[in-house]
Amino acid sequence: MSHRIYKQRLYGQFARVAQALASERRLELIDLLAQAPRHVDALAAETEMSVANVSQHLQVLRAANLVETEREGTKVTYRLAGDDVLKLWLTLRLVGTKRLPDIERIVQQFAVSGLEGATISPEELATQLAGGAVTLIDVRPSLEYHSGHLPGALSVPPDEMLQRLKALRRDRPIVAYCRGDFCLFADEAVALLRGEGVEAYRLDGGWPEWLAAGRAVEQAAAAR
Amino acid sequence: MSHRIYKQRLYGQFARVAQALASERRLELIDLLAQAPRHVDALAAETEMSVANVSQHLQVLRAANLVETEREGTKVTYRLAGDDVLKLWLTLRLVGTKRLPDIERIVQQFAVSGLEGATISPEELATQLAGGAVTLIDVRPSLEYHSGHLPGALSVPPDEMLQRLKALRRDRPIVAYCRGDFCLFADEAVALLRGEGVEAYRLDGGWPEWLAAGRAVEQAAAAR
DNA sequence: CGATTTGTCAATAGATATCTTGAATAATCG
DNA sequence: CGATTATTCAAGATATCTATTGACAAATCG
Repeated sequence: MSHRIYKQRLYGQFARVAQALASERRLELIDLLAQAPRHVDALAAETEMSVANVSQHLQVLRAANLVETEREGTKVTYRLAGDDVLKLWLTLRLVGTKRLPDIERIVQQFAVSGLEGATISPEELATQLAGGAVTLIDVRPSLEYHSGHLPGALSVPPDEMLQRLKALRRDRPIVAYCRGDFCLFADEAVALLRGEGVEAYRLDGGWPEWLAAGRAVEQAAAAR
Repeated sequence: MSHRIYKQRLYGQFARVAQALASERRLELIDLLAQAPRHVDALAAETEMSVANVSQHLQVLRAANLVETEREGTKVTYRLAGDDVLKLWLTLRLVGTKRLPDIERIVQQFAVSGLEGATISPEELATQLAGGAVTLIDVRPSLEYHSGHLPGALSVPPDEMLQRLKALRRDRPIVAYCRGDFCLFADEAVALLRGEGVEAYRLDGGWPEWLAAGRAVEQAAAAR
């Protein structure tokens, strides 16, 4: 029956995409690439994997056309192939969060405490930004900030967080954001600021969620 | 470094979801369950797999909480765990369609020809339905129709398509829908009707897409 | 050009995943 | 209660996936 063959082939193709995602390591790579394009060695350093291993995982992702490459001299930059890939990753995360109770448990275990109610929604932030009544800080490594950030955000990289936070004006609320729902950088910044009596909030979500929602950004000119 | 452990555990959990999807066979099961809940033996019959094999794949999906079960006497009904799972499957399909050229090729190869421009968008159909000016037919197996269908749709199961199409009133346009973007049933119905000079269209998408968009439906009372 | 940096490739061992087979269980029915 | 139906479980052969290692290739730089 030709219907069977048709379906088999189709599902086989869709399975290729799912298989590319079906690895802890590759999901970590995707999550990093969702923040900014990177070189292979940077990915290896961040994930504490060997360069060869990272390269192989990237080949798998590339075989499914989920990432793209570009050579610059001896270096190769990898980036997500498109918004659709980002959305797939966010959707996968959403399903995991909803379906796997272990995830909530892990988050609880590592969460920064005392931040209940200290979040602000993207909608709210967007209106606040329009009014210019808040200081917005991007608490991600500066490579990611320079690749793209929310409009008007100041860079406060995690490794210099203490000094940079001191230099901020504190006469108006500060909103921090980072890599997204499961990233702790913004929580840490908000906890530090609140500890010093500053009115501080963390953005619900982070850069990838903001980007996927199609909101305005300041972005470095991307190749392609 | 505790950040590493945190991330490792999180990505490990998300990978569980992706791994559950990473099989041609399981995707076919999910696609069937997206149409209607079913018993194990029905899934085995439709997919031409052994019951034992289907059961094992379903265990994998259940371990990731992507499907739920309910026992009714000697039979066990499997259903998708929620809308989020349906959306994940649709998003995965979207990425595949966009990223893997093979998919387009397969579709071309099996497509019913001569249907260019014979589609109608969900928005358009919704307004047409409000006006009551079209006949809407559900070209899926009757089990799926009875589990849930678009408001006002008539059932035209594929195995009785010829007779049932004859019995339709032909003084107004007929819109057919089926299992979704990659399903051919609606195309076949539209081709047959057009061949007889009837004004017929296929809905862009199908039952799962309509459902995921949150549009109105007529649905059998679901357990849970 | 030879040395260096960066990334890929190939081979391998170990771990997982898949499908088949046949047995085991759970609920029903006569 | 024994027989039947529907599903799950367990074992095993085969295939696939993963991480490591060391070799190779591509571009740059002195």
